[in-house]
Amino acid sequence: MAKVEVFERIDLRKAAEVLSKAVRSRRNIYLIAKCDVEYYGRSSSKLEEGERQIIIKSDGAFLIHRPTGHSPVNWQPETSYINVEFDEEEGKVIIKAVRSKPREIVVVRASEIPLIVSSVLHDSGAFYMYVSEKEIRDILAAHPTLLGEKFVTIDIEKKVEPGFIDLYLKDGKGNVVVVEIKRSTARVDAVRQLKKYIDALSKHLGHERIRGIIAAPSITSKAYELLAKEKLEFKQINLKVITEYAKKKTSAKGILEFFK
Amino acid sequence: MAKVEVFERIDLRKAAEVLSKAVRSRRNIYLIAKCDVEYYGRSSSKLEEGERQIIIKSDGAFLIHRPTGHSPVNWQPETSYINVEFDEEEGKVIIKAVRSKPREIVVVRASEIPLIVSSVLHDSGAFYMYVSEKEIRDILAAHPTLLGEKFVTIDIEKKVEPGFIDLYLKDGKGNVVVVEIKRSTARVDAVRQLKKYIDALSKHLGHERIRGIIAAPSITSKAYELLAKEKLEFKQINLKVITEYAKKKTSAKGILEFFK
DNA sequence: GTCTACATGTCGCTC
DNA sequence: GAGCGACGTGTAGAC
Repeated sequence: MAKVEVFERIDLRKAAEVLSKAVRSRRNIYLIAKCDVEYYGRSSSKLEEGERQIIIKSDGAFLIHRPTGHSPVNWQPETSYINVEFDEEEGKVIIKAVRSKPREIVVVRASEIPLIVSSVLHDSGAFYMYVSEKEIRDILAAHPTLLGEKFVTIDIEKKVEPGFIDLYLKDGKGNVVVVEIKRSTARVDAVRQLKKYIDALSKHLGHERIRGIIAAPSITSKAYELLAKEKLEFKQINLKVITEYAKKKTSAKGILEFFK
Repeated sequence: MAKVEVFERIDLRKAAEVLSKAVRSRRNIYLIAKCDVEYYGRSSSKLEEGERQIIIKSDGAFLIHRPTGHSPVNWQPETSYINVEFDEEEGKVIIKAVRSKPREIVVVRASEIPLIVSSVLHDSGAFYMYVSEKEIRDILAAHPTLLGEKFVTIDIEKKVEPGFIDLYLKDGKGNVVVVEIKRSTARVDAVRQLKKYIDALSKHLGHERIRGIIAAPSITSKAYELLAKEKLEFKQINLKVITEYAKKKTSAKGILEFFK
């Protein structure tokens, strides 16, 4: 069970003590603070006073969230140290989160801290991400017929001049097939990417016919127009089907990892 | 003053009520929950049970944070709706955060909720993001009239005995001008720094008049006092204007790179 | 609404 | 450590 300590309506001097101790003992900290924030580093910023939520994680990750918006207004991905102290002159709690590389610092000056939550959280639960582009690629490589033809896989992540071809196949007639995979709706940049690989490859292969395929769950109309113009093809892939294969593969992978 | 309500050690049925009400009334919510999480959308993921921190913001932003790491393990940048209910069968609190475009859903199933914080936060503080001091210096060097007079740039980062002068200008009357740039509020040490450069420079230039300027978005009263005493000047720079020039510079650079 | 380029991007890989 | 590409990238601006 999570150990949770709550500090409400404590004075700022005490708040600085509590925070300092919690940081040193690597607790997970959540606080509500009326504060201003300054950031110096690769860029710099100044946030004027207001009420915010601040999270300091056990590994030093530091996040300042405004009442709206998905992303933190200021943050520090990893900190070399976090210092908390009560500034007698200003009568404020100063939190400094310093990162050494790149050299960056976030300074919070809090005039009110109505709440501090200090907790020890136990979290060993595994996180599985399904059907990443890489997984789709591996599954299509193992089962190229999922693309709707009697394809045979020749190579994965084949290096060509400008980058890597996701899948390099041959079709039933022996034609070379270049496949560009997108996990979500394919856009014009995906088509350009595919074209780029084919152009590069054609320099090596000469007059051999090269088919180009975008494999994605869907494609934008603009992208399809360009695709048709370039005489390239679109093969729709079913993510649910892929996910099924992914799950099978995940369990298999788990077993492999167990034995290695 | 922020309105903060804390709910500790309440049973799950009550927790669902509290959360549901807090979501409807658009509070800022922080909770600690032992939960598992599933995500379906552009990709899909499964996070097995563990103790996490969850933030639900007043605009529907939804974040699930593990005890370590800068980025949330699951999230929803904006939600079309968030539903909280107590599942009688499982005896768990189910939180569903749904986003319509792209169609995505995050489902949290909580078996323990040791803490809920519901708050109303007032935050109207402006957020300023500005360029690095180096960029400000380069822009002011290219456009010295931004300092409000017919200045002409003579040198950048001019070496003098104790260090480097940010900007070395001449004014309309041919006077030498030393500029010390600060990207945020100039303090007394900035004035001392400027004075130091001028003193060093005056040894070389003799009796020639040397003007000293602090160029910063703002200056502390203490610093301004010292500045006046030393007969130095403060020129306020507008970071928004500088930022605009920074953007133009970026595009210009892009063109240069194209031609090189 | 879609496309495009930028970000204190971050993250994870190879070299 | 630097370089490069992917990301459930998010975000802002142009068309």
